[in-house]
Amino acid sequence: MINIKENERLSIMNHSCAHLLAQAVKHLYPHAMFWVGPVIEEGFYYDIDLGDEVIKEEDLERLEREMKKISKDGKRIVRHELTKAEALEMFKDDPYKLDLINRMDENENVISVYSQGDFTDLCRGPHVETVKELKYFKLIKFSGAYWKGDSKNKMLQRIYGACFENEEDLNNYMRELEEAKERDHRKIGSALEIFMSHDLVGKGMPLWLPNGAIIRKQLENYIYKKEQEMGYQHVYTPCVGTVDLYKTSGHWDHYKENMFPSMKVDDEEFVLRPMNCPHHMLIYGNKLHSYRDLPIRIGEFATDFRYEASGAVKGLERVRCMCQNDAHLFVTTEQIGEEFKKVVGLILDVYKDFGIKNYKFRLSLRDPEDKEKYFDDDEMWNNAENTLRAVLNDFGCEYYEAIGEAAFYGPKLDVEVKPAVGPEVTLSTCQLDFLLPRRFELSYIDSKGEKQVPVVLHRAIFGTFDRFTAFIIEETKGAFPLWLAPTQVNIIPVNNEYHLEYALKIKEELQQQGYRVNLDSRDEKLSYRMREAQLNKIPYNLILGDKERDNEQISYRKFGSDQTTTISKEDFMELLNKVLVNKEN
RNA sequence: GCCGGAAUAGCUCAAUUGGUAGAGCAACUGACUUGUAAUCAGUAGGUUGUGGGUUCAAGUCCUAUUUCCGGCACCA
Repeated sequence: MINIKENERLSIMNHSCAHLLAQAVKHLYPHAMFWVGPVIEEGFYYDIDLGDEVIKEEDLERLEREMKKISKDGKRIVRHELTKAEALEMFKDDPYKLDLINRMDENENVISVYSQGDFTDLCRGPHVETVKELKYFKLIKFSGAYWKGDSKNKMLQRIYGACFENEEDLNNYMRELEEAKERDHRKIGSALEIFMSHDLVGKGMPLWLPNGAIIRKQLENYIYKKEQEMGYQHVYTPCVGTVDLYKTSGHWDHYKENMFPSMKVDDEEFVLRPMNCPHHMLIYGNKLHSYRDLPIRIGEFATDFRYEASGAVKGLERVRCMCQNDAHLFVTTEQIGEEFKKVVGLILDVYKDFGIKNYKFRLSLRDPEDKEKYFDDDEMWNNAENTLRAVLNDFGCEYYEAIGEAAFYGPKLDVEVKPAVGPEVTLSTCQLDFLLPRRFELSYIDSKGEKQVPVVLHRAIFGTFDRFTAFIIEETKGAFPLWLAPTQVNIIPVNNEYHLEYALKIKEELQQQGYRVNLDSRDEKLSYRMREAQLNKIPYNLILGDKERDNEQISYRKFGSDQTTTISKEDFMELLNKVLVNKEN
């Protein structure tokens, strides 16, 4: 999908289109006041204060018609430059523009406004020459949006749109939006019976159906093996803990709003755990450790509960009950770099196996000015942040730094991906933690026989199995590679009377090899059964008739191909095994 | 949580200004015995998300609530 913001010409057009929208809004809502109208990857938006009025679906069409009218009229877009004082005077009745002007850098001695016909807006520009150039645009959606992105502020009306150079580009863009909806894991997840939800269970609590459970089990087996090879020790711990446990960890103070309310049982108070760190800290503290033991890596596929905001919940991507691919790595300060490197290496390795290419590394650092949010130890922060940078540079990973996005206990690396619909989400994460080991009074004995506090790396490669599955569904559009596919092989005997016996034999042999096989011996036409298998995106379909039975052969059709290949049974088994171990489709 | 929208058969959707809830697919039964994306016929399937209200009459109007959808805010 095209990134409008990164295209200079389209950026200018889309920003000008935002002004065109604002002008149309002003015509239809004379009392409207405007905040900002930036260009984004998907086009543009404008945040507007309409007083008590709200935008409705039909208003988009009215606005679009008005925009077309203004465009046709073809006024020039003219730039004027003002001093700050002049600008303050010009917009003296507009609190939003005054806010913008007052926040402008004192050194910025020229303030520009752009006029087109009866409409003038504060703006840096640049813009297109005349509104006539804006012909191929579409208003796409609308919503409320907090002023300055702060939920304590008033909610403004936001209108999204996109503008292109010609009709074809616009149509392509609209088609891509439709196609993205088809890729949505919620749609595919339901169609392929991967997961469901039910009002009686509750929101954000998906139920994994048999097909989904197979995929998840494959993911578990896969990452378990990787982690074991890297020296992880896996544990099982309860989904509940006492409130005191979370008071000890500090989560009760910092994370309570995101937890389900506590429950009293006898004289104790319990919570559903939102994360597993406290439990793993206790496991580490269960015995005395030597520096020779470190790093100690404790892993768990752990179910957690978070009271996510009701508006945030989404399919398998954002849930209230999730299973983390979690691990806590206990290291010495000197080992941070080495261990972090292993985590990044694992992430890269896993993404390669899944063919994931579109992702971004985000290095979240502290804001050194913010002494309140971040615990105060400049040296530790600086060392840690430089270590993380160095590792990423060693790998040659591209990454961007997000100042002030670190957790209060340490810097972190996140891997972000873009779902079919909606904003980017974090998949993998690796977070440094200097604080938690202290709170649990954890230690190891160093070479001089003295007690030292270990550093903890929290890391989750898949993030959660839930979100990772959602992402894989969208990446593959439900056509999973063989090793993940819920049903790997579908067998269609041409005729039940003559070919069922052979089909059963093949089914049994495949099952003995460990394959997940479906035999479709329904009394339906072959084409009917083939159609259904294609809709279910089953990787391999076997057609077994006279020819195959008489020669101990297999005719197979691979998903995504309309070719049928006939080979010996043994060759097919070999082929299948090769595809499986190479994690191919 | 906030702003908007939606909820009708397992699924996708119909139902004039309030006036007897329908269709296709799926399911089931039977016939057909099938060579690569839909064989034919029949049967069954619903207190229109839930609770109140208005009305002679509510899928349709009002109200509360739940869930879902698009964003915002928050986040794995």
